[in-house]
Amino acid sequence: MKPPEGTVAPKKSFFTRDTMEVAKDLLGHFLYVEKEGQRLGGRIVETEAYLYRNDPACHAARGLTERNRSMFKAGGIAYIYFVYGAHHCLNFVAGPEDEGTAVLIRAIEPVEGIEDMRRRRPKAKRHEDIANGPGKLTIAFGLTKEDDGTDLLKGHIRVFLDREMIGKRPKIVITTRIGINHGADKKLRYYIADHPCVSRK
DNA sequence: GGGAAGATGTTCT
DNA sequence: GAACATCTTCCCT
Repeated sequence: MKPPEGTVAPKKSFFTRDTMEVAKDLLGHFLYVEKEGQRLGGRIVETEAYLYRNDPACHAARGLTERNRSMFKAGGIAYIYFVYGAHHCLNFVAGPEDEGTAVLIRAIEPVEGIEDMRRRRPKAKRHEDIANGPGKLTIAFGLTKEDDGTDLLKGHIRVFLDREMIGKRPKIVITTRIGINHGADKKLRYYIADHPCVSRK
């Protein structure tokens, strides 16, 4: 996939850094998915960090299992899992190999292939409701656990950096994570201040 | 506009 | 058998 105009592809070293830094640095940049010749794209506006140490909410906290296998690979691949019998969630694995740490992508502002996303998300009345939640965005982008383990530098799921945003982060709000019971006091959720596509204030 | 609860199936104890 | 990184609907204010 060629980077869209005005963007550049990050190197692998972008993902193998500290998870919290990756989670913050992703804000304002783009997620692209190419399937069946269709290209879908959106700006990442909300993320959460799941750490490899002292974080009971992280799927990797209890060791390697069949489901979380991808998390233990080196940063730069997708970890996609199924929850609540109904939804998939997209993560980017971060850090070096065997740490089991990742960034959950919680919300996106659609920018390309919007009609295609709307077809999959008929319930979304407003533009900002198309992908303003982790389950919603995987529906909009057509991602399932079949896509788990995809290489973010070579595969059909990509990250592209907005040239104008490199080195200057947007204004970021930091809060506790959403929808978890263990480790709920940790402030590891990040979103772009005042952005309409954020899942919750 | 917001809280409560049901749906759903996979994973792990 | 319980828990679960959620979404939607329904009912209340």
